[in-house]
Amino acid sequence: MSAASPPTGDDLVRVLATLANPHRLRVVAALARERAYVSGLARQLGISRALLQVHLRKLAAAGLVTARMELSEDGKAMNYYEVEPFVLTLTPQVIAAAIETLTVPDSGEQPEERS
Amino acid sequence: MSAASPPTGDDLVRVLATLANPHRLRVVAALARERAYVSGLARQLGISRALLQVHLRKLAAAGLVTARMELSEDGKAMNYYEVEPFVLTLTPQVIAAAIETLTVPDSGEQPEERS
DNA sequence: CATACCTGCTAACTTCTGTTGGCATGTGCA
DNA sequence: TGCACATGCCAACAGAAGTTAGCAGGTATG
Repeated sequence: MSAASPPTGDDLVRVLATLANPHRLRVVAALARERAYVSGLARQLGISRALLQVHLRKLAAAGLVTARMELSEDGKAMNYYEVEPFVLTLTPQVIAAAIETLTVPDSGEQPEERS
Repeated sequence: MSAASPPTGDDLVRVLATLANPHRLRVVAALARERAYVSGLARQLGISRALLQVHLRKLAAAGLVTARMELSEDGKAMNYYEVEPFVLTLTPQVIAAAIETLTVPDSGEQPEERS
């Protein structure tokens, strides 16, 4: 499900917050080249599994990557991750449009009330 | 200075981190419609000046908005902000490309060393 | 049976970020 | 002179995010 058209404001924030992290960007980049399982990916990126797992979890929560459990030839459980081919275009206008679907208690931002 | 082509990885992270915030998105949205000065914008958004100033500072640091000091008719110093017409397209490939210009001490991510 | 590989979870610490409130400064007008 | 509105900065607290270390479970091989 590519996000060619930016979804709700909340989703936008979530996706941006998710991508705004060096480790997660590296993960996305790595998975963009080739899918991988957590332990292997952790080794490849030089970070701990626990840490990677947290990041993968966030990426998955934002819908940027997906996980698939598989059994290797020797019977080991491998959790393979792969990127979701998303496309997100950011411009002031796009943001302005997304704003209207932002869930935040605000006092003084009513669309029809102007100064 | 529109960022049609994603700059360094560090810049990417900075921009994403900056935009990953409801308040800042609102600010960008507001400025996209019309430029504004801090006090007025704070009133319009329903947040404190101090808070808005912090966010504006971050947005400016990321190059997403610019400030221009002006004098109103009655001699008051008004600091007007306006959006920078940026265009940022995010895809796994774009990210993969940006990764290579990421400043992070990593052990095991040398471009030429593979598994 | 020990070792090596895979998976997952949680508690706890540390660091960063957001947010508030107060203070200082300046101008114009009643 | 006192009020209103503009600017800015800084200290301090609260909460979220990143990170580590340890535990527990699984299968295959020497």
